[in-house]
Amino acid sequence: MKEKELRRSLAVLPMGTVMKLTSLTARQIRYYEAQGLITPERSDGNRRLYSLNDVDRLLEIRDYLADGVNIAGIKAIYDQQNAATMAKQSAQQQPLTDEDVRRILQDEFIRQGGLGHPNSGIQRPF
DNA sequence: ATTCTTACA
DNA sequence: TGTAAGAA
Repeated sequence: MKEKELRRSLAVLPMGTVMKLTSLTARQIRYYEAQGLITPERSDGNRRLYSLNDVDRLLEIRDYLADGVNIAGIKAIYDQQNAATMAKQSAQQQPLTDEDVRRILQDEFIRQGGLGHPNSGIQRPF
C-alpha cells in the first residue's frame, strides 16, 4: 500500500482526542471496540491508540447508529466489505464477473440504509 | 491530568 | 449508556 494509507493507519491518537473528533463518549468508543467494530492498538500503560482510519470508522458507526442501524447491522456491513475486498484480491486482474457486480450493488444498497432496528431484526429487502 | 477496568443504591 | 471507584 501507499505511504498515505500507512499514515492513516498509524495509531497515535489518545482517547481524549478521538472523543473530540467523533463526538462520542469514551464509554461508547470502548463499547464499539468490545463489539469488534474497531481494533485500536495499545501502548505504554495499556492506553488505547487510534489511527485516523479508526476515527473515520467511528464516524461511520456514529452515523449508522444515528440512522437506526444496530451493532449487528454495522457488523454485517463491514463483513460484507471484507468479503468484497477479499473477493477482489482473489479476482486480482480478471475482468468484473456478474457475481462481482451483484455484490457491489448489494453493498451499495446496504450503505444507503437497509438494515433494520434492534427490535425489528435484520430486514431483507430482497 | 488522563485513561483503564469493573460493576451497578 | 451513564457514572462511580480504584489503579496505573
